[in-house]
Amino acid sequence: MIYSSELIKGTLKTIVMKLLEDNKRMYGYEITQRVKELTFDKIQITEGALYPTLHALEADGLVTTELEYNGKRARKYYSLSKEGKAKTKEKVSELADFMNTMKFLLDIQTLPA
Amino acid sequence: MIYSSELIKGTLKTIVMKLLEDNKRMYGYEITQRVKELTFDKIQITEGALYPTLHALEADGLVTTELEYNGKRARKYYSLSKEGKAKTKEKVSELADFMNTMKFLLDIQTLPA
DNA sequence: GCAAATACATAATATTCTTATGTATGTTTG
DNA sequence: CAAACATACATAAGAATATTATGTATTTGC
Repeated sequence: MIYSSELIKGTLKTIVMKLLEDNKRMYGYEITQRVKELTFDKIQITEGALYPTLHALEADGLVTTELEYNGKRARKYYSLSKEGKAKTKEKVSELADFMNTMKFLLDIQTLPA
Repeated sequence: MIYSSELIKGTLKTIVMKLLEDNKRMYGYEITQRVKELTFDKIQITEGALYPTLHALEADGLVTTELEYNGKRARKYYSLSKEGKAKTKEKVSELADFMNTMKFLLDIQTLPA
């Protein structure tokens, strides 16, 4: 089962930022694979969604980038800026709050923490 | 605090359907007020978002409508069709699953059920 | 050596929301 | 009693963000 794409909308940026918070630095393709792995294939981030998102984070000064070569193969590593770290905490906290509200609204049982 | 609008994206349809499941029939304006009330003003559905959503549900055969007059004031009541009821269960269940995945992915603590 | 995986990127399109606008009725309050 | 506010519907222009398709190039596995 893969979640219908509309559910991902609005959470992609937060997912990416949280991964960067946990892993210090990651490159794009790595992010898609990590999310796939961590969600048992239920969330599959497409490249057409990810790269524009990463570029937007960079344009907003929330991440910095370093281009590195592994042989001839280029990898663009992303790291949270100071501002990005603060923003990540905000975003994750807002999402947690939102999820509690949705639980209440939809009378949903989630797994215990 | 009002949630940044991007969070609502993708969940609006499910929220509306769940409310209709719980309340048998509701009209548009009532839905906006009920959501506002149930979420302590944190989620405010705009009319520009709600009405197109309701029309889409109707076009998909998931709801039926009845136009009623309260004096000269028209109200359009929405009810889930049989197909809509089944779809609502699917949607709510998928969202619950998604929220568990997000909890895990973001290492979020939600309130106990 | 060919297919699949890795790794980046962008463009056209679709979806779905915000913001703005429009119409009209009913209620409250100074 | 007029004005402001609330109720109630609706649509259109624009913004944001995803999908799908496409492109380029390198590396790995069989």
